[in-house]
Amino acid sequence: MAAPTRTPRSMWIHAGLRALTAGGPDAVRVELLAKDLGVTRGGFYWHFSDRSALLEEMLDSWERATTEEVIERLEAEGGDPGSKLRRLLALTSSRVLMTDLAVRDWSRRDPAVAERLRRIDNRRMSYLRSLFAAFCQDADEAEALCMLFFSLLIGNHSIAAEHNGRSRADVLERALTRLRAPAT
Amino acid sequence: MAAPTRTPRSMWIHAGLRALTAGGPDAVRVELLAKDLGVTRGGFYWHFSDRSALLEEMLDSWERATTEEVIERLEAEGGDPGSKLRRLLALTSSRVLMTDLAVRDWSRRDPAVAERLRRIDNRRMSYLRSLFAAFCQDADEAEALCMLFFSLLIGNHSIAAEHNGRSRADVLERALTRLRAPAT
Amino acid sequence: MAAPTRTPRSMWIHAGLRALTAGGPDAVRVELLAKDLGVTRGGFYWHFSDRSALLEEMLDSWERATTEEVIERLEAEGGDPGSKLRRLLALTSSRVLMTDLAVRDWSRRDPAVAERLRRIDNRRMSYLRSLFAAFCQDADEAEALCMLFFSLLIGNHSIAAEHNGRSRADVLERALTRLRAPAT
Amino acid sequence: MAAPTRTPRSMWIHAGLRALTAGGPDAVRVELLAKDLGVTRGGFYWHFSDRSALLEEMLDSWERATTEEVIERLEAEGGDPGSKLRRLLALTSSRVLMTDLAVRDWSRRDPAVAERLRRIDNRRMSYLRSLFAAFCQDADEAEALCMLFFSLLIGNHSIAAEHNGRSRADVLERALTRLRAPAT
DNA sequence: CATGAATGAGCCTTCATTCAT
DNA sequence: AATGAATGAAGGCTCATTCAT
Repeated sequence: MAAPTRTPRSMWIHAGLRALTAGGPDAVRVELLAKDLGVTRGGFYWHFSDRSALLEEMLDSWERATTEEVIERLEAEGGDPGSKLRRLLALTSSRVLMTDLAVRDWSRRDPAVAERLRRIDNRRMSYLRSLFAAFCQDADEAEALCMLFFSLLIGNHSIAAEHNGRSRADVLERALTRLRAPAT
Repeated sequence: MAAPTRTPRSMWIHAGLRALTAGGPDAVRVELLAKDLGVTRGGFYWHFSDRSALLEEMLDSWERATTEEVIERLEAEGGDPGSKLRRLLALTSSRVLMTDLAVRDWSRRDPAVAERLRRIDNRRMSYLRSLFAAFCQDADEAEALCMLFFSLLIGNHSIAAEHNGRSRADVLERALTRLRAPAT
Repeated sequence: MAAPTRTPRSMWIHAGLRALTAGGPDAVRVELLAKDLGVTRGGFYWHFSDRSALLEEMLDSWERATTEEVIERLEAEGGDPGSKLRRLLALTSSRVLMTDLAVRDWSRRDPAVAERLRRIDNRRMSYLRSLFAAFCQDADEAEALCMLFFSLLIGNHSIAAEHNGRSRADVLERALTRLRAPAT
Repeated sequence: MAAPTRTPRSMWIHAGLRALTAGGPDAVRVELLAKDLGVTRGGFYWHFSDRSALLEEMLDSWERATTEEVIERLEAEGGDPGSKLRRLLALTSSRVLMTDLAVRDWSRRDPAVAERLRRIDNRRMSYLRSLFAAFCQDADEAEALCMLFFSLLIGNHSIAAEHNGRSRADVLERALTRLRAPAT
């Protein structure tokens, strides 16, 4: 019977994602993660062949968590497409989306990451299409709405502007309503 | 007679912004900039006390270029608010917006940068408000439209999804039309 | 390879000698040996207190194998001194001599190894004297011949030069003949 | 006017060759050389792109020193072929030959080094041929003598045996005489 | 202004060793 | 006997920074 893993792979991966979210890929440093986990950096190499192997697994882990899991959770809670969209927008506040933005930025500098992101964004866009189909028969119009909604998801955490006394939540709510309204 | 500056401040700043755009703040390395400019590091320290001073001036430079200059250019070319919005969206393809995204990402990790971004995003949002006033009397609704438009600007360069055979430009055009249409 | 014992100890030692032959003492790494043997490092420390203990035993093992065993084998096959010398020269092609060269090199850096080598070289030289006695009455002359022959053994595997179209084997044969010829 | 190089390339190269001679290629460590030279290891990278670049230049330097220079020195001092051979044998005591042996050992583990050694050994063997031509008309016999002499050069520093009370120098002298004697 | 040279901190990786199981 | 896991000491390399010229 082997000794129980004191610091299993998953802990390194989660610490890595935390660091990625906080400081981008360059901040994912074996040394810092080790300090964060309260172990020595040498132990890292028992679990991973090298830093890039961790990065790879971080992306795998994030890819799983960010698509299937989000969609499943949303679908499990049920409701009409409108409330699903609203809940999706609210989910933005979770750590998951901050990681999402970090990966998105990373993808601008690393073709392999860009390829993963393309795959995942396509899956998400496809899910959005299925939701917007409820409000919009015209496929071209629906595509525009998906793009607007997806952009709003990202913009919400990227735009630092205030809204002349309005709360961000109110503005978002109004924007969402606008997207769900039938075109003139 | 003073010898003409072989590598003036501005060249370092521009090289720095180029590096920032391409690889984020961590990629702004004195050594690489020097190599990029074909000089040695030494000169850098004549202009700047240290790396963080460059970073600061890069932000100053970007702040000037990204608000006043963009708005002035847009206004100089004239046209109605609708065509201005369309031209603004098209401007997205320029290097300026890639830098914008890089700064936006940076702001997530650095409070000082976040503060600058807030200032600038507020100025932009204010400009957008002035444009959307033409389509929309309701201030709350206009704010939502501004947020949607601003998000679209960012989403366009952040979202990797394809559009089921449609071009991104077509989807953007349709989205813009939707935003300019009167609410039902 | 004579394997009187199949104990794991000897397997570590042989793997160590293989590594020594291939890459010198620095290449004798517990980790690599374990990988080579398909086991984990842990077992190593059951057999040996540490790396230097293995190095020590490797030398013991090599010392046994390289003197007694070589001489016994040569004597067992019989023949006159001349053919023994020729067979000794041919034996050069075996792994044994490559290990010999590795130890010889090692001895230049480690006084303890140098001391072992001195002991062994003396035993070999003594054996050579007994063979050359057949061709040469003069003890001084015989000593020179022994030195020349021993050097040839080493030079054969150390000298990288070609021979103007002649084969190395032919050159060695001629050299050996020269050594066996009576002095003028 | 630039600052004078405090630790020029050549100092690193010589320190490297010293380390190589003393401990083989693995002992050529940037850190140790820096300590040896009384500077910090960072400075090394001003002169060399990396450790392997140093290794390469060490070999270049050694290659120059060990062939042309040795031969030129020998020829400059003049004398008949016999005395040149004797001086060559004596030259063995210099640091140069210890480095030579280290490179020879290294060449067994590194094909690129092996290729260099082949080139150099061929040049040396060719020089030896020109000397032995004085004692020996028969080219085949001369080749054997060259091989014996070259081996003696190496064996002298590789063989640890004693000579039953005789000095190594006496044995070498006798061996050399034997090689210069006409064949029976 | 700018170069050549060097310092030192920080990070990645390897490896001997230890320890609990 | 041996494994899984971890420690800690090297050592390689990069890079911000400094300094003399």
